[in-house]
Amino acid sequence: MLDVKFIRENVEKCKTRLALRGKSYDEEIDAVLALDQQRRDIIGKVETMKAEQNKVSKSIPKMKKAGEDVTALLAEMKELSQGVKELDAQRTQVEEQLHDMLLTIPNVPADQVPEGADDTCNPEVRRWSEPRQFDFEPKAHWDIGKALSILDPETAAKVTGSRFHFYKGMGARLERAVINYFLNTHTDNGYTEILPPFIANAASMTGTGQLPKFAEDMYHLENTDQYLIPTAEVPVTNMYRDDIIPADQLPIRYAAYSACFRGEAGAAGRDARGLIRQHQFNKVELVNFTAPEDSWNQLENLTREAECVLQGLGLPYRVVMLCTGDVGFSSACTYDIEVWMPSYGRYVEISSCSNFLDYQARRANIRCRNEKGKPQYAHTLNGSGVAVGRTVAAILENYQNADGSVTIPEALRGFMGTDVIGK
RNA sequence: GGAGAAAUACCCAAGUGGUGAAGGGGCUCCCCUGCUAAGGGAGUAGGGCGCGAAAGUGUCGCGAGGGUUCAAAUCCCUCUUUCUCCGCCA
Repeated sequence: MLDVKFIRENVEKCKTRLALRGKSYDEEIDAVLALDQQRRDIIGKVETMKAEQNKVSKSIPKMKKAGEDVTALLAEMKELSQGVKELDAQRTQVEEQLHDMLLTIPNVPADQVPEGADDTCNPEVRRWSEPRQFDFEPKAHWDIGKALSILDPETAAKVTGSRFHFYKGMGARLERAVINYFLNTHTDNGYTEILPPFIANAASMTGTGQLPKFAEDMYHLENTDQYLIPTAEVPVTNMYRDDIIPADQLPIRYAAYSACFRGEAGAAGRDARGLIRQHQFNKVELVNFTAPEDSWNQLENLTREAECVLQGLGLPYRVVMLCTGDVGFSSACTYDIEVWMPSYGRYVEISSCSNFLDYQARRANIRCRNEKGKPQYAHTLNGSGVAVGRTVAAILENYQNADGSVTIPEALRGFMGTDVIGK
């Protein structure tokens, strides 16, 4: 969430930049300012009363010992105590309202984020390699998967429901090979591997921004305050919730494999076939914790490191910067990496690399220390490194052969034990 | 899942309603001792929030959240985590 002090000191900037997300937040900002003023007024009053209370409380045992009559004083104190209680209750209420209001306000897009209404306005930053020219009619990965008997959505529909897959034989192995290749590459680049829980509680979901606004996208476990994670970002970022990270540990760079679970509410009909949009998918996520002054630099590193695994697999991609209308709720700035998908005839998102600045850190209370040893909010970043199912789809499509077989990218052959998937 | 016990600072730990939350270890600094060991002395509760230009000052912090009381580490309730035992399980 945003810092109330920052909002107070940058009212106009907050309003104008937030409005570029496609919806005005003027009302929310004004409500925050009013609640903040109320809160500070109450605190001023109640703390003066508490100081009086403390002073008198200390003198009561002395007076008793001296044999003085304290009944009148006690009655007076009872009244004071009542007043304190009322103001404390008011304060709690105002602070809750303020907090809830702040949680509904998204991050302010960073200055370099271009204005734009939606994803058609995202400027391309760079491109790597060229889409392959096929001398035959290329098939979509769902057709390849079916022909090779390595992907089976029909059985998954019976066993579970729509938007699930069984992977079989070399298909399952390919998914596993990609996970291993990603993790090995990132750990070689200095990341620490994490295997997190795939379930997280409501406090964690709130810390990273999934709650309260996006509850309908998640799988809630009945009769608990726990949810299936939509990304490893949630458990990994929350590892440091309510912590102060020692300065010499920064930057912390974690690479975490997890299954991800998403309700995909509102996605009916989109990407209905294949591996692109599933309720459960695998992803390797990169999560960075940095000192505030280092986060922009780390965003560039993080993006390059995510790109690096696509280069290793020889998959053509491009990088775009999300415009103000498309950048995610908690993010100040996001690069999307899009891989070439022949069946779509265009680039398809396979990774999203974001700098949240202190937005998540404030929500989750993640701090570090500055040079003077004073605690301050850390900056958090994360990026897919990268989505595994979409990578498998891209490999099947980009590496398919005229005879229906699929060549295995060189980087995966050690994991696959073969250089081709055929019939 | 059931029963019991516990949670106080970097660590150990005292504290069953009342003026600044004991004590010890460790750590830092100083003294003494040609080095070392031993000894002596001093310091060692962080963090949030409010007011203030600042110095400062107030307030809240004894696992978390409520409650009782003029006053709570202490009494009551709920929750979390850890340990022991039992059950179940990979």
